[in-house]
Amino acid sequence: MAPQTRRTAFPKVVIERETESEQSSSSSDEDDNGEENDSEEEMAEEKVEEEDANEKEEKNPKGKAPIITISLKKVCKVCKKPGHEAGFKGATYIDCPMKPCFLCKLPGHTTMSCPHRVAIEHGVVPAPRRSNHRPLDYVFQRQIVPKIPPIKPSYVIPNQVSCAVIRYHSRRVTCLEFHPTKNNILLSGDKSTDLLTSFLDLLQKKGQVGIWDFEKVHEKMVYGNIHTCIVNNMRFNPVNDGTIYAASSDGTISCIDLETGLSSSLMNLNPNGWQGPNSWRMLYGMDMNSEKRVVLVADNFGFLYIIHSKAEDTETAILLRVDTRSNHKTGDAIMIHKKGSKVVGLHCNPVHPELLLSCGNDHFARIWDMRRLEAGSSLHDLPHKRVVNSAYFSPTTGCKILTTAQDNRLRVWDSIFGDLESPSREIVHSHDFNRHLTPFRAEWDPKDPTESLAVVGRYISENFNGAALHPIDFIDTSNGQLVAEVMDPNITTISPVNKLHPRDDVLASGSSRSLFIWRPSWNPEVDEHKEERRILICGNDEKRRKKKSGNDSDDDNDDLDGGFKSKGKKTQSLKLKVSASKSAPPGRKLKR
DNA sequence: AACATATGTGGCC
DNA sequence: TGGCCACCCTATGT
Repeated sequence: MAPQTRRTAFPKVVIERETESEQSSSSSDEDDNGEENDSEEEMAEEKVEEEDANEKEEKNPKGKAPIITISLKKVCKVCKKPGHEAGFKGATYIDCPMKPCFLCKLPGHTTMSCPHRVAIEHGVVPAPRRSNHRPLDYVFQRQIVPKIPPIKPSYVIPNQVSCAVIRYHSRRVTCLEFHPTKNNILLSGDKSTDLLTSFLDLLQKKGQVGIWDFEKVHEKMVYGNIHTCIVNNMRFNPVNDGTIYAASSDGTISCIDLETGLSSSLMNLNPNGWQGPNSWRMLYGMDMNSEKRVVLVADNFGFLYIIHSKAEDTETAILLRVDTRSNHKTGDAIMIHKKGSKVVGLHCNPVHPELLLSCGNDHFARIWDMRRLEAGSSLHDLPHKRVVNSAYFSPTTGCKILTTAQDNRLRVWDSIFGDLESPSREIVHSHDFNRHLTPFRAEWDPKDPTESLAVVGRYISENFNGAALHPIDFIDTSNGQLVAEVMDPNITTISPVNKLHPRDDVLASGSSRSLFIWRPSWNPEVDEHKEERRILICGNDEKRRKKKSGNDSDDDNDDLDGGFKSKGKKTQSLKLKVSASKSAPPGRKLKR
């Protein structure tokens, strides 16, 4: 296209096109030089980019027409270079070819052509075959391996949204926890704000705790005044399941009565309030060790705190209460990760109460002996290439370890009594860090007797019948196979937080502000009680919906349920995708 | 529909 | 150590 000219009263407009050679008119774009623009020309659409008109106008002497250059060159929004574009083409995301693969982080290819791309058996780096004959390996092979069922049962995948609370939390969900005895109760924590830039923030922003009976969708409660900051972790009190402990970035552990919402502070690491970001302590990883009657919690400076129970506490009272005299003392803290680095996860071994697993931003997961907890005394250090988001012992035997790291790899160690030099497997999986998302954490299925199945949300989307959906992946950690990827066309958001029910075939997932409960689609219980499947929209949207349609029935459930299903047939046809070979057909339910 | 914006943090120098 | 900055698949509100 030739440059278009107007009368002198108007700026001169120059339109730059991809096909044109270097333009003389553009004086300011250093970044727009035509080095690479001859590489790919097949793109159909072109981006329009406007130059800074004001600048041009100022430069031009009065009377002469200013020049506005409109560049129609394709510019990649990722690398800012012309010649190609990254971004969504329909529901498929096109990687920037100048960057390493978004999935496996290796250069030379893009996500679309990545050999690890959620293909069966891809992504797995098997452990090198070892020929050591250490006694523990021998014991492991003789005593533990024979107890593992040789034939893997079919997994039951909760793959259909059974009910949901939409816009339940005011900000993104950070953690989920099922009630230890009441099957229908789900707890959720959220963030209101992470960064404290002033004390005012501290006063205004709240971390919330939600309690939801997902069999009775309306029975829900959000307590908003417990924490002044993001709730990072929650655990039920092992001797009184009417109370929970929550660790927060406000530096406190609260003990919350679920009935009343009243809370008391177990520990406060910021007793003097906001003194600036360098001294503000935040609590992330937390776990209970009921055998030793302690709460373990770790902060953003690499330190572990152990809160002992008082001997005189009875079982009916709050079991674990910090001694106020020892409270606030950093002398009680044990440095378990690199000084100044965040400890993001703690997990007590379910079988061996003396074993503790920690993970943090120093790229390590570490195994500790509770009887000898001091800086540098870890039993094992498990190195990772990047930050470790989570590390969990396997739920039944406590023998395996599963970690999620920010290098887009899940790592599995098959036996903590075996060789821990290198992970038994590395599974490439998309769960990148993003500042707007709660970090992804792969979690074991507590019901899998083989301790193989894990659930983890996926970052990169899948083009599923034209919709870009972010599935929740079920991965067989024994071989890296993708057992199932579940998604719903109505859920277009990423679900970084997922929890499998300890007893039922139920998956809870948290995506931004909403919670979803998934059940197996073929489960007769669900199918027989279809009327119980409910989607509840909370907050503003509920009001907005009511405003919109004046003839709404009083029954919120019907209305909202209908609203969710309004995409009708699409929902049916898109319902979800489960790898056919592995999904459990009716009647082949795994016996547990 | 097109935007503005919130505001974390790992990595690197 | 501190400071700077990129950050690619956000989500929401206006």
